[in-house]
Amino acid sequence: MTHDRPKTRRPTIYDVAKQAGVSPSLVSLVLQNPVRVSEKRRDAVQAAITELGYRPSQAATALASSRTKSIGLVIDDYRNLWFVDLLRGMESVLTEEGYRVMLADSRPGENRISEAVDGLLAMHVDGLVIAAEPSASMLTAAGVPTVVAGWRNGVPAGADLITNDDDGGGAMAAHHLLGLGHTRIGHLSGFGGAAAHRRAGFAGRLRDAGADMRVVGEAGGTSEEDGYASACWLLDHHPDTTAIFAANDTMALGAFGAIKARGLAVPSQISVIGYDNSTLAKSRYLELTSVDNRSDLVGKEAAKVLLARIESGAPSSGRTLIAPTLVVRGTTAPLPG
Amino acid sequence: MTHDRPKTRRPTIYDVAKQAGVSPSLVSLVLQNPVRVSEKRRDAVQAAITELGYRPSQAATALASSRTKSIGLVIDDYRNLWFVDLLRGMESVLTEEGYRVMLADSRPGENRISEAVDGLLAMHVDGLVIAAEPSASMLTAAGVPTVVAGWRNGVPAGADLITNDDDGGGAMAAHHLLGLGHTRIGHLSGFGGAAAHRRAGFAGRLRDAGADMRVVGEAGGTSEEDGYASACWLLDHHPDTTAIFAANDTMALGAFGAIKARGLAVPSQISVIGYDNSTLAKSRYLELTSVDNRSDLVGKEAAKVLLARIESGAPSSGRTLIAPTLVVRGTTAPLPG
DNA sequence: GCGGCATTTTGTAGCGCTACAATTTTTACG
DNA sequence: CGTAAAAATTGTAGCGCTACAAAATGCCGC
Repeated sequence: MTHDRPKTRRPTIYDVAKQAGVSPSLVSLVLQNPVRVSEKRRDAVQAAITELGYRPSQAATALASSRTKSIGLVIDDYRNLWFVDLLRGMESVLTEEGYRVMLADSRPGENRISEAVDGLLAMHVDGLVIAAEPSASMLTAAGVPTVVAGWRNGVPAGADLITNDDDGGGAMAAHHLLGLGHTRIGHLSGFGGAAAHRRAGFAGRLRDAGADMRVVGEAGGTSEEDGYASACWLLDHHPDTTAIFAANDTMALGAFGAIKARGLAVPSQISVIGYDNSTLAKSRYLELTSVDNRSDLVGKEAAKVLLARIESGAPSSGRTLIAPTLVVRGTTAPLPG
Repeated sequence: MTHDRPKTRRPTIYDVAKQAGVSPSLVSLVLQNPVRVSEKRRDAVQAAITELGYRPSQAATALASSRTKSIGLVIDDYRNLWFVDLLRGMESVLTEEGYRVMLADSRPGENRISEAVDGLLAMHVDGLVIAAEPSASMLTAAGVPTVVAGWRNGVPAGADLITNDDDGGGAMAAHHLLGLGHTRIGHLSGFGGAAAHRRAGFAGRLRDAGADMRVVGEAGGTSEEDGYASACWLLDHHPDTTAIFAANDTMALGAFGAIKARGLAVPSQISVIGYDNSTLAKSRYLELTSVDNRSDLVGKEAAKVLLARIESGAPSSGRTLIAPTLVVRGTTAPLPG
């Protein structure tokens, strides 16, 4: 109306200022800290913003303030659904403070973690949560506060560690099965830090109780297929097994396949317990007893630590373990006979 | 070495230029179009970049060039794994052209799509793929080229539509079951565009064949729980049903729960077919026959269309349907008796 | 060796925003 | 009503990069 600004250009802070009859600085101030502006001007600016459909340019803000109010989250694979709880936990803390989360996956198997981190750093994220196995090349945390979530190996120097207590979860599973009277117990494990801790916690408790434990697939993958293969081996070589602890729910699903193929009944003949308390475990069809690693709490804690380090330069807090909980459903039962 | 630059600051293009003995403009040129720079300078610049650990500032680049070489992808819920294939399909096309994908979910149930879009637009994405039910408020595509993927209702004006041929997929499922001799067939449906098209395609084919179709849950959700409830109703009110088509694999899992509870056997007494060909369908335990909607192809196509519109200002291409395929596994069998 | 042309390199002027000091307005109170 | 202090507002100078015109250099044949 005032003049012929090309229609395609998005409105800038100057357009808003002109419209509201104030200086650009004032508009900026309204955007950042409305309380410090008199009500009269604040309303005028807000009105101009809505009328023009103004949207601040993230790029310009980032450049000028060297803060983006965003946290980068690196996950290993979108298909590993545990990150969803982690993300929700983070967001529950971050949105209140006006932060947003930027997600990047590290292309499973391609070791592209550093690439994902690079991308996020290029976007000027204020902090980083790494929820994937840190690569050897990341010896030192990049220039921003960093938290490693859910993994314990290769934590870069200067990074905090907040992770599920996988030892404790393994011990819980063992405790549960022992309490039901099982003594010949199989464990479907896999390669990687989390699996190793679950295995260790599980084994420790069984050893203390003098139970007979058979571990399979310590060096293998953790997919449904791997669970199936490991369970087949287990059931064929130790047919007297009465309970199976799978390192995750997906592997437990694989175990069900092997059990079904052998005509065994769950839980009357064999008990199964998984890990992750995924939607799979919650389904009516499986009703899988599972350990819930409370990734939501890991996310919350990670966000809190990060915010503290970003906003007040708090020092690294070291390592924090989040206690898991056991969710008992229909796939575990007292020892038959 | 040359002077006392604070250690905390990340190196800029000026630092690189000084180090390499060239002008900042030349460094910028190397970054964008190395071919136009003489080999001598190019090598010098590259050396300086690696030595200083220089990483371009996305914010500054975006601001100065008003391009970010990034595409925003809005999904409805990270737990709906179909987006993973979509994403991979997009990336397979985009990475070659140097584009990256930024993901945002629209907080299921909260109708926060516009919020997600706002966030991405603030980041100056060059294009947008919306893989969620567009809200009514998004009548017109935002300032950037937009593609709606996988939904057919409420496509904003000016946006392209690239979607799975859900009608065709439904018809495929019907064709498969009819071919096996089934005539009393249940369908677990749900609210939403995709489910409606699967239902329509399925119903059309059954009607043509004169088969008896029972639809449940047209207005309900599409979770495992919903599938369970709908299947329960179906089996209790139409006990003569010999085949079930679920609108997605998760609902099929729910159906398994209901079938199991009633002591029926799959596939000898009742056939089940799902949709999505998810990891669930592929598992050994379920071996679920399922329609694969080829979301990877949708992603590829969406990326191509977007690139064409971004790079050469090509006009909107309208709508494109991607043909699904049927994957037959162990849960469908000829009509018993 | 030199004009004429193509190729390579560089200076200048922003992109849209914020930080911060400087300025103006308001408020408090003798 | 005056004046100091507090509160509100504004101007200036970048943030790190790119676009583009202008300048410098290289190359060619004669």
